Amino acid sequence: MTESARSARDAEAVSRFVESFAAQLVEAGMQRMPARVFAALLSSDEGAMTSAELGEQLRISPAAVSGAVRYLAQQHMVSREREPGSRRERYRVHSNQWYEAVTNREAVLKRWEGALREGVTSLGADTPAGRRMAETLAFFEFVDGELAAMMERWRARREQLFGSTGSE
Amino acid sequence: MTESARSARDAEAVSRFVESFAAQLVEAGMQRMPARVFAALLSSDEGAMTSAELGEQLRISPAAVSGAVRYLAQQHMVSREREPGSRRERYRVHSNQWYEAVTNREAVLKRWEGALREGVTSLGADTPAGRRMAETLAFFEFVDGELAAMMERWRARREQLFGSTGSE
DNA sequence: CGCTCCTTTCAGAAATTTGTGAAGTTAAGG
DNA sequence: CCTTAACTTCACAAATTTCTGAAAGGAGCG
Repeated sequence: MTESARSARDAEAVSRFVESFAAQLVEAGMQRMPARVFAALLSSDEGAMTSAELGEQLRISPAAVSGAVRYLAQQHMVSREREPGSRRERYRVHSNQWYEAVTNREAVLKRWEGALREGVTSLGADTPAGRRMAETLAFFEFVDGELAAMMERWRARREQLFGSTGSE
Repeated sequence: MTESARSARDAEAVSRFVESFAAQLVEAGMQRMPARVFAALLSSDEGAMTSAELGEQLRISPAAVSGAVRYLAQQHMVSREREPGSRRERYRVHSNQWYEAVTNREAVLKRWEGALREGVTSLGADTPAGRRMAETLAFFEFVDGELAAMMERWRARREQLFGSTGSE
């Protein structure tokens, strides 16, 4: 193994990981470009890349990067940084922040709950269908509360495992 | 309100619920037809419908019903029943079983964990990127265990709220 | 101010996904 | 066995989504 092969990141190994992890995310329902961009950021040593770097690694246009990053930022999975004294932007995964975002399906759950509540009243709370929906609703309300508690426990465990870096 | 309007299920109210709940599921990443079929089953008094009933309510072809049901069955969100002495099939939501299936992302999590594990070794456990992935991996392993415990607590709570029907 | 570098927006081409009709398959019931 | 009722598969048309190149926008720097 040559000096450069030891010190440089093996671009091909990185790319293999990026594409295979992205494929898993896609299979779980994520759009392709956001998934690839996210995987690339996750596997970068900095945890951050510029638009140009992303475009080069993934072989996609600046427009595609822009769209993917907008989506990821809306989901709070990455944040945007401005390099001081430059119009270049960097996109960053905050290593703990991102799965907090993934886990925080609060908005989704609330909408489901809303639809179910309407279903219960419009079909009648005393009908079999109404009762089934009421039970489903109770389940989601339960999950709501449990998720928050679970993330609290994770933070404690994380500190125990890796030591706290607070905001990293 | 006429007699028939009081006793018959209000087809339009049912349809409104079905389409709005399905829309939420679609927004969360589910395919359209499976989402609509699932919502229709959920809002039926029996908790079960035949292929023909589904086709009529949703205005879709038998082929579309077939595809949607196959998907839902694979996900263990519905089960198929054979009406004795008939070649007609009924598709049923087991009201507690289905969200156990939704919550059971074990297969998905395991695949994510596999990809991450490979990433850690191929990028090097001693690199910043490797450490980030190792932490993410630890998070998913943690979630794995938590979900099982959460569902256990739900079963207890469910019984407390609704009384046990065992297998319904 | 104006130049230049970077990002975003937009219209359209290309690829993918979706749902249908029609043919094919299976099994109940005479 | 043969008929017939039901579900499934398949090829294709339509609709939708995705990604790009090109043009527009905006922020730093001289």
